[in-house]
Amino acid sequence: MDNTNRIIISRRTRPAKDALSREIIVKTAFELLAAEGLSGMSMRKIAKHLDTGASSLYVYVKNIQELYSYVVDYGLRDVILPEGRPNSWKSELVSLLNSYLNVLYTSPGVAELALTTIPIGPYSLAINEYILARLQAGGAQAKSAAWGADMLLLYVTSVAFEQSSREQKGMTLQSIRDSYQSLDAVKYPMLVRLNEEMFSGDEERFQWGLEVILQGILHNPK
Amino acid sequence: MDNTNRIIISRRTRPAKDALSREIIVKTAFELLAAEGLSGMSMRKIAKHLDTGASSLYVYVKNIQELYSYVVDYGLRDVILPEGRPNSWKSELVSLLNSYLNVLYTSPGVAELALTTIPIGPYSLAINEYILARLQAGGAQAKSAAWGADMLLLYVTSVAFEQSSREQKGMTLQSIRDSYQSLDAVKYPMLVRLNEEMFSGDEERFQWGLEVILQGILHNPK
DNA sequence: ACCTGAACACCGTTCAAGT
DNA sequence: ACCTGAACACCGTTCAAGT
Repeated sequence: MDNTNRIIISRRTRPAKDALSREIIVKTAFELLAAEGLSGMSMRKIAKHLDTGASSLYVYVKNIQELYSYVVDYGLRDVILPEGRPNSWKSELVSLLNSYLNVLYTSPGVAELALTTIPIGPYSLAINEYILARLQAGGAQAKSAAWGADMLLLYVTSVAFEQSSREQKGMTLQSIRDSYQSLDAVKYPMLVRLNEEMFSGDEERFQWGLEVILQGILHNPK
Repeated sequence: MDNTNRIIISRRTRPAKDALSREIIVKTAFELLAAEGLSGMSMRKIAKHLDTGASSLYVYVKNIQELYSYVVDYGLRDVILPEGRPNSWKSELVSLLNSYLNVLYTSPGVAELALTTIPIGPYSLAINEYILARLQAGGAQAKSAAWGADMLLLYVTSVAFEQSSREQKGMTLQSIRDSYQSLDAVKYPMLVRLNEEMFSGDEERFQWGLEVILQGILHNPK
């Protein structure tokens, strides 16, 4: 179709509204994410909630990836950083990581974004900084602290993400467990025998995982 | 628009082709995934490669989520399971996990799917089974083995995923590092001081991570 | 500077019709 | 049983036009 010289007339049906802001966009996006998951947080849906069109958002945000990174950070604003006394580094670190997990659990979807987005916002940075300081207080050397902080965050985030992606797809733990239970015991003896253990724990399992990584960090100086 | 009683006439322009198969669909999907990443693997693009329409695929696959789970498993077919001698459980386990990482590195995108898909295909099961058996050979009790296998897989998968999602978004390690380097040293002293360590290693770092988890598992019996 | 509506190039999935 | 094309209900992003 050749419409090089078609005549375009005004398509406006209402006057322009008050200016938006990045803040209000991020807040709206986060609320949609928390309420409806990642698919509820599209540019078009955010815009609709703000009573505007999707194209209006591009003044405040380069693209949806950039918006994601703002939203993750906004989602981490409630993570609690304990006071920071040097002699209780471990309990404080564990308590921070529990708070982080809690925040991700209460707004699943943030976990997914946290996993796919490089954290450069202020809240993410503060959490990272805090972990590094606690590990150093616990005696970890530079490399162990740096690599260990990464491992701890990766662990917590992926635990939260696994859970959220499971419930998002409507898979119950029981249904997955059932499919493992019905496996051929000759081909997969361990999977059948350890079926119960593989799906046990939760709270307890997460604490154990933290312990595993922390012990491992301190026993493997770098 | 009310088109309850519109007349539909034939829309066919060519005769039906030979039957597809789930195998050929999964193979084609995997090739697109390996070559172009997750966004290259849409139902429509797979169909186009098979010279048909997207709707034809739904005879062999319930929805795209189900296809994902087949594709992940297909992508894991080249992971090498070492022989399995009881006295070298650790080196064999490490070697399997390296092979797993390698496979994910050579077809990024599989890592993303592996993280978001419950693994129930034969290759995934065989890998899981193998890890459980090696951990047990190394002296881990039932719960430690079950939870530890999960941790190891989660670790390797998320390491691969982080890398693939980074390069997919065109972020170089250097650019991320630069943004950390320019942080306020008063607010984030550790992040600035440990800048080098946080982005160092790779191969070495991954091996260290495996060691951390393995040590942690054996030191935290459950 | 920023809001607006249309347009472009995509998605996954369903369904009546045809073989 | 399974292929086909159209349709539905979505996407992210760009752009000319308007204020």
